[in-house]
Amino acid sequence: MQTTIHTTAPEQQFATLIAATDNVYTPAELKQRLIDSASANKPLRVKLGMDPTAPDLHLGHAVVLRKLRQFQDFGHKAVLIVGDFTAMIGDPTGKKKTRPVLSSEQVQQNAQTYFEQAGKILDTSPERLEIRRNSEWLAQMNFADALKLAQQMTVARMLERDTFSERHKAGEAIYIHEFMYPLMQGWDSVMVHADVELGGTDQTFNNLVGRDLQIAQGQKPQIVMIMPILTGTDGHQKMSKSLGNYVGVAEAATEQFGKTMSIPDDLMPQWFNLCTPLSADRIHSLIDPTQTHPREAKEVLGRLIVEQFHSAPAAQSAAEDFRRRFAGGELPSEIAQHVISAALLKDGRIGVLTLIKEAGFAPSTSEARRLVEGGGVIFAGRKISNPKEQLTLEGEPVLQVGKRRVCRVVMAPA
RNA sequence: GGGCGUGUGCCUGAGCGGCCAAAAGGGGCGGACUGUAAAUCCGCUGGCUUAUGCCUACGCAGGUUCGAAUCCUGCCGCGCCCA
Repeated sequence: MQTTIHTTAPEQQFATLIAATDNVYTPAELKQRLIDSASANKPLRVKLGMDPTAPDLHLGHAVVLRKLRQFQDFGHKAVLIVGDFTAMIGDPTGKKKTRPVLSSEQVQQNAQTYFEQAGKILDTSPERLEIRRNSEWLAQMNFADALKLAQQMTVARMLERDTFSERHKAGEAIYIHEFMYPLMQGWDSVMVHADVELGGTDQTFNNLVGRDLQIAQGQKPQIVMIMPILTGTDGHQKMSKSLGNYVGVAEAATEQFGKTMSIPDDLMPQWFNLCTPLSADRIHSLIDPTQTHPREAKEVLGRLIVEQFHSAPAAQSAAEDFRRRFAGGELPSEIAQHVISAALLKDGRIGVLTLIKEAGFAPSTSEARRLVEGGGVIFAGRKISNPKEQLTLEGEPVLQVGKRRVCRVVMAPA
């Protein structure tokens, strides 16, 4: 069904779409393209590439996906590119290690996970979402085709790119095939006839190459919209899975809320801007400490985030749970159970260290020992400070390790 | 292809042939204080059911030594210079 209705005026679309972007090449083109789209009643094709090596999405990915969703809501079409072919090379951006080649099944599986999670944000109806794999066209190309593509680019131009120039200056190795990456990604834009491409700041160069290639092919150059990089929960580095400073879109509500509450206050303006739909005015009053206590503001932030991936009631109860737990010092309302096999007991008792390790709260006995010695372990309401202590498991006692790790210990009948 | 240099724990970065599980900083974890914020302070930061014990670790493989992260040889990776 091709009934795409632009009920929103192009000017209004433009105002919404341009908000919270880092850069747009160029705003004037975007505006014109929106006008043209409306008058021709032809939705724009908005491209976003996905890397099938990292399927777990977090708030950082959500920033770009939310922008894509805005386009969809105005009637435009999202075109997701699964970079199954490019994944074999790996984006040179900041990566040191070469990536392992993924099997086709692996790509399929990762893409599946990605779509499940992205579906929390995107409109997944077929008329609003198109999914393509870039092996579809890239795998067909022969060496001559590749050379032809390479002729579109100069070394000087390539070295303009930050990551390349930095590495070049620093005397690090740059492999020739890495130069092909932006070209391949740009070629994707040609093949799907993208009107707009979205990306994070690290994608600026790649996406701009797409423009050049499209021009060379006689297409209208895509508008490149660059979204800011979201800072992670540590408040310093960009959010990423490998740095462990992320809030995952598939995580439990209480986790998402708790992690949000732990971010530095300074980070709130950015998160409000990039992760919530609030207006600039509203945000302003929330982050002004004379108007709103920072903790209150952060709670609003946390709830707005949780709502997007779960529900308003879930957000509500996550917030309440959090208050009870950390302001009130109570145990969480729901405690995961951990079943201990009776075989681990000796004379009806089990060593603290073993228990901590069994519960998955420490990767090794030594680590468990450190936690006990550091005073971070509470069992059945009593602090355990002797690593040799033997515990009995009567009445399903609660084990707490640090502030966040809690479980109820249940004994399985032998 | 040749010459020189370099390779240490999560990261940066010290390291005299024994006192090195390896300085220091960062990060991380735990504790105090709090708002699971910031700042500050304290402790921990390879593994092993704590053991003046054992095992694994200083790119890889050998060698010299009573003893090597430290010396030698070869290999591998990276860099620079020359061709």
